[in-house]
Amino acid sequence: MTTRHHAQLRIAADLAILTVREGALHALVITRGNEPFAGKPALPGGFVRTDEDLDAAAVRELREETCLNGADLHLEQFGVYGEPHRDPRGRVVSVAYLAIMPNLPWPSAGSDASGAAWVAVDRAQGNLAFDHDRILYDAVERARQRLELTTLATAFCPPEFTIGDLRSVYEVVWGETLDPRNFSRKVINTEGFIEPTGRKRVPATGRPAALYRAGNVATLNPPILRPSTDS
Amino acid sequence: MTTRHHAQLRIAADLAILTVREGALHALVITRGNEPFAGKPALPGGFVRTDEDLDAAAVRELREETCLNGADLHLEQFGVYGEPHRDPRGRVVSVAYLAIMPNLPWPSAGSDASGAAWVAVDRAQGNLAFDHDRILYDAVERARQRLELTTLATAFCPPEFTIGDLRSVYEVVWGETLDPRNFSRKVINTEGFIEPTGRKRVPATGRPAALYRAGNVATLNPPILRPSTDS
DNA sequence: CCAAAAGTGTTAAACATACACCCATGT
DNA sequence: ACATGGGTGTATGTTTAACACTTTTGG
Repeated sequence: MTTRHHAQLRIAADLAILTVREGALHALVITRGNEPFAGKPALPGGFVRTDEDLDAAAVRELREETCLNGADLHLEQFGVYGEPHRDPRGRVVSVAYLAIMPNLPWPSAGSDASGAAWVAVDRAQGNLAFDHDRILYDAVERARQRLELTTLATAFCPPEFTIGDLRSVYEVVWGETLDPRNFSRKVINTEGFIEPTGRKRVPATGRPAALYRAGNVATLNPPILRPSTDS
Repeated sequence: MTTRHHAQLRIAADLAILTVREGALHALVITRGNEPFAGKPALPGGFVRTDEDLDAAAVRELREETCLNGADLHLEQFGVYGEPHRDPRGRVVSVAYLAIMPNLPWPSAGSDASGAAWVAVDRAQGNLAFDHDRILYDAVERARQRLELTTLATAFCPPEFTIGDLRSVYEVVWGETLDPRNFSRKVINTEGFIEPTGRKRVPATGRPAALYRAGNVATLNPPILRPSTDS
């Protein structure tokens, strides 16, 4: 018989850390070292400490998992998951955070001792521990919507990026192709979205593209609406 | 000396129940009967029970406060509030829900034994217990955004309503006036938003208006964008 | 020169806005 | 008749979408 404690309640912060690499949306996935679900993939996260703010816990987890200071990254709470039996250890209520990163050359794919790896969202779905499939799905939906209404796309990009880079973020996250020429104009004419740096980047082949940095507004007005998905 | 338990953690579900009445956005506010904040106004809510789902707790609280079956109302989780010292009793993490109701003739304004009353959001703000001012603010912002992207406005209306009723919801929640003629057309041409019932309602004065019921789609495509708030 | 990606010009269709005007009812 | 809110028509300007075409680089 296992000793069943009296319904201990704990709060966790779980992270859906997304990035775009190799033309696909990837999530940072860890391999669990402990029971339950030892050996299974899961979203990074951990318990919120006594006297620790929820957001602070998310920042801490992000730093522990990515060795990056979460302060300059996009980090956004997007849901709570509290179904009574979602965690076999007892009652655990998870606060879910969406984090967006540019495509940094880390962690090295697959063979990392830390057990964290970028996995294409399509491939990650269906195998995750707990209810993390659901959490990841909701995170991606939230990101898709945020691209329409906010300047979130710039969070996927390095400090300097081309309009082509930015368009690629939209295309990969939405799974739609966009007209490069019209996209250019729309973005340039949306005040505060991006600012020119004056520099250019020469691609392997083709005309050099102007480089931009993220602008100073967070919400897009007007929004960048995705091509209507008339089902 | 009060006996201070070791950092007991509890989960609460708090409700921002909104409706439109008398041309203003109102929230259901209770007067607290117990410490802390006894006598102060607050949003309705309560602790989530052991083995109770978060959404179920919200539905239960809604029923307890309004005597209405929450099943047919719009009820949507919109945030978590977990700052360590937001509740003087100890660590309480609140899951916040947005509920939308039509303008029912209840509770009777002010003089209700239950201690629950509709209060104009403008008047409620600034007095609420805990961090409920913040929660209510976020709820209203969420509702404003939902009007743009979803058919939430119909949840403010009775089962049958006129386009004027619907427009009034937009005007009150957004705090903007809309052109009645253009609004009509936009709503009618948005497939799935509203369906004609064939009936009409005769107002005190003026031409009878066609009655509609809520349609079968939840997300508006294209969205109904609010007049640009070019600051 | 050619391939490739960036970016400009142009046009037609769709949409938004403003508002003149008519409609249907109670008083 | 007239006040009042419901609703249609229509002109005007803006935004979108599609795509021909030019620009700038490396091979």
